[in-house]
Amino acid sequence: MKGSLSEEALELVARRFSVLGEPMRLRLLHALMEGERNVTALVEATGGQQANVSRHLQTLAQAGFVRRRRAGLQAYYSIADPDVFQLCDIVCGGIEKHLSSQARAMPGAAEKG
Amino acid sequence: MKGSLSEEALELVARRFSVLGEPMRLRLLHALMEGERNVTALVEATGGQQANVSRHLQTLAQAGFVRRRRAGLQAYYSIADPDVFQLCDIVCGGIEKHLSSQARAMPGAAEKG
DNA sequence: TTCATATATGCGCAGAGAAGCATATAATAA
DNA sequence: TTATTATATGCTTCTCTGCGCATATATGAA
Repeated sequence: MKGSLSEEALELVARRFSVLGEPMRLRLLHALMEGERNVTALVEATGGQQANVSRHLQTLAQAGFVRRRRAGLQAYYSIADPDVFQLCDIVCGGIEKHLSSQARAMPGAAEKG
Repeated sequence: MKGSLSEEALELVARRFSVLGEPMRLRLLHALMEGERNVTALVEATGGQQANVSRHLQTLAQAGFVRRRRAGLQAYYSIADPDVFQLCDIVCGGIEKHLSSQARAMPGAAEKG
């Protein structure tokens, strides 16, 4: 973590963060917290379109966050890297801190759009 | 962490991740690991353009990752949320795991573009 | 083989955001 | 006041990526 950070490593890290930077993908990971699910189940759980869900799942799989298992007609996805939960916990905690400090900075503006 | 995740919360989390999903911003955070720096120093440390660096710093500040302090003509930035180090550590660890599993999956293809 | 179902992918459009350039603002000095 | 330095911001261009639609692929049944 210290010293020089190669450009390549930097882009890998950035890529990994930006994969997590999409609401639909977070929704998919959230749905997968309860366990392995096939695409149809994830479509229902997230309310997304099948094509979209499929593509996001591939993005997550390429980043190594989820894994894929074929079983007959279905493709079952599951969390491959439990670190995502830890990452989300940290970010959620940070949001709470951030929001509360913003609320302190501008009291009464909590219901702003 | 379980149950319903509001759309709003989801977008906040996603936004936070995607702020970290830019190489230049990671470079800035890395430069700030050693301590508070002004914009000029960060421009030199990252090799970016002044306007660009300034904008990225604002993005980081809006997300609450860094804080800004005016001192005369200079603006000094510093890490406001130490969690970013933890986040980067986790992601870096995940990359190592991911890369080594990829290396196992396709041996001899490490030098691919 | 043909048909049905589950999943993946090609394509086009539209929005987001990053970089570069010029310029505006902020703060200090003379 | 003007000049100078440090930082921020318009504005344009360009690339990336998400979505929607249609279609292709894969697996299994008949």
